[in-house]
Amino acid sequence: MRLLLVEDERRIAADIASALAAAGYVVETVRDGEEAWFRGDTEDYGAVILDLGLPGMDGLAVLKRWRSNGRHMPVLILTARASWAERVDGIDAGADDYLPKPFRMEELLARLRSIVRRTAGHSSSVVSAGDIMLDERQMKVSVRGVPIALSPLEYRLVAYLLRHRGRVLSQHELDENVYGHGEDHDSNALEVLIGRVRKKLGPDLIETRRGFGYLVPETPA
Amino acid sequence: MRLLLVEDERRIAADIASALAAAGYVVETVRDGEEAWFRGDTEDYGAVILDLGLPGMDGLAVLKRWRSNGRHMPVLILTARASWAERVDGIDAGADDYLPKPFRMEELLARLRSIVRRTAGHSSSVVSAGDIMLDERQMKVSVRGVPIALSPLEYRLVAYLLRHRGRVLSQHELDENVYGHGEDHDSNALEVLIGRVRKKLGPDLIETRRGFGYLVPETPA
DNA sequence: AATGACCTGACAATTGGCTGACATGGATCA
DNA sequence: TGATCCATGTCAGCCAATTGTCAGGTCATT
Repeated sequence: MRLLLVEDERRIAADIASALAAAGYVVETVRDGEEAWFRGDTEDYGAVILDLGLPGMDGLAVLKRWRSNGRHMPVLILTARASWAERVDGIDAGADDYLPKPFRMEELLARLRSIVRRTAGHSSSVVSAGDIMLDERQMKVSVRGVPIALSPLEYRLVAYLLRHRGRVLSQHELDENVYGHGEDHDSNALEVLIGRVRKKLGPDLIETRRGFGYLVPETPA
Repeated sequence: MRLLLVEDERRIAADIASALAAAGYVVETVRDGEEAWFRGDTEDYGAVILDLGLPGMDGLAVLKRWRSNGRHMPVLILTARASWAERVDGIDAGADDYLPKPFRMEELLARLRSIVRRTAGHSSSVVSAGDIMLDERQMKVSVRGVPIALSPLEYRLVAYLLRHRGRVLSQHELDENVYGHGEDHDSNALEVLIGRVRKKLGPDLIETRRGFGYLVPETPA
């Protein structure tokens, strides 16, 4: 699972990141509010760990802005300022949980598991484009009602494409979100993957924008 | 909304109860673990506020027993003992949130709102999927009316799967909820368990989603 | 027509999951 | 105490699905 860690103190960030990595998460770290907001708004993370004491935009403001933009990923707030008023603010701003510093890494992991577990399957769950329907809860894809079996990678690709339909997605962006890493550009794995998906779901779902990337057109209601 | 408040100190209990009442909840108060367990097991509450330091049965034990009996109401744990290890235990025992004493009433209310909001839309004691019926009160499973004996672990697995049918459940999530802990990932115990359950309940109940986990499909009414 | 971007089919290495057999350890009972 | 049973974990081998790679192809743009 891919996580966004928002923490400005390098040492703390590094500690947390390595613990999370050891627990099997893919972690991206950012250090200021602006950047955090942008990432959280444009990328898909399984959860966000958000420090409140940030340079740039304040953590709570970032969170509120995500929520009002319809971004519902689970958010765990982290802060040294442990006043009760702030905890209330955090929870009412849409945080899923709240962890005062200092804390044990075990507790961070437990709470993270907990919020991820809780929010699994709260996402709006069914997306469609053209003849294709994607049910994110069941991880099922169907074409005109006929269910189609997809491999894990194929599914991740389709899910990402459909969630961001109506936008041109660069190969780099897809690489990053389908595989966990940036790109190895001496491989055409992604192109092959696209091909496989087209073979299963039909050639019309994914349009190629030569030189730019791929596009799943928005279906007019 | 009807709440169960489990707290042995009369003054604290009275304070909380009146604050909750003022906020519009209907509150029932009990003072010891045994009684708490019995009430929580037989009555339906919108949420439970559970103190851990109890005479009679320990709060955590009460919670675990509820959960293993399939009682899913949201539970907010309350305790003076604020060690991190205990918080982890509480969350892993199935608590929805955790509030260390002392706290402000506002924070209690905020957290309560939060867990109630999150768990909206759960509960009922008989679940079915396909030919399988699970009665959580009696901890009984039957296939087309024929009761099937399951071992404790098998039961926990089936109960968790059925409660969350219609969603793909990762091996990690199952590990966490069937065994009490995160995983020893060099063991295929879960796979073996799945196999055993399939042998008893038939091969069609649990679908494998290679690379993602398992799914008990929702039965269309 | 040249260029570079993209597509495709084949192939092999790897992985993930299933199964049967066995080991362990606790409970029960004579 | 010892015999036995049951629940559960471990292990090794098996099989099939998955996926990266590569070697050409095709296509749009200049």
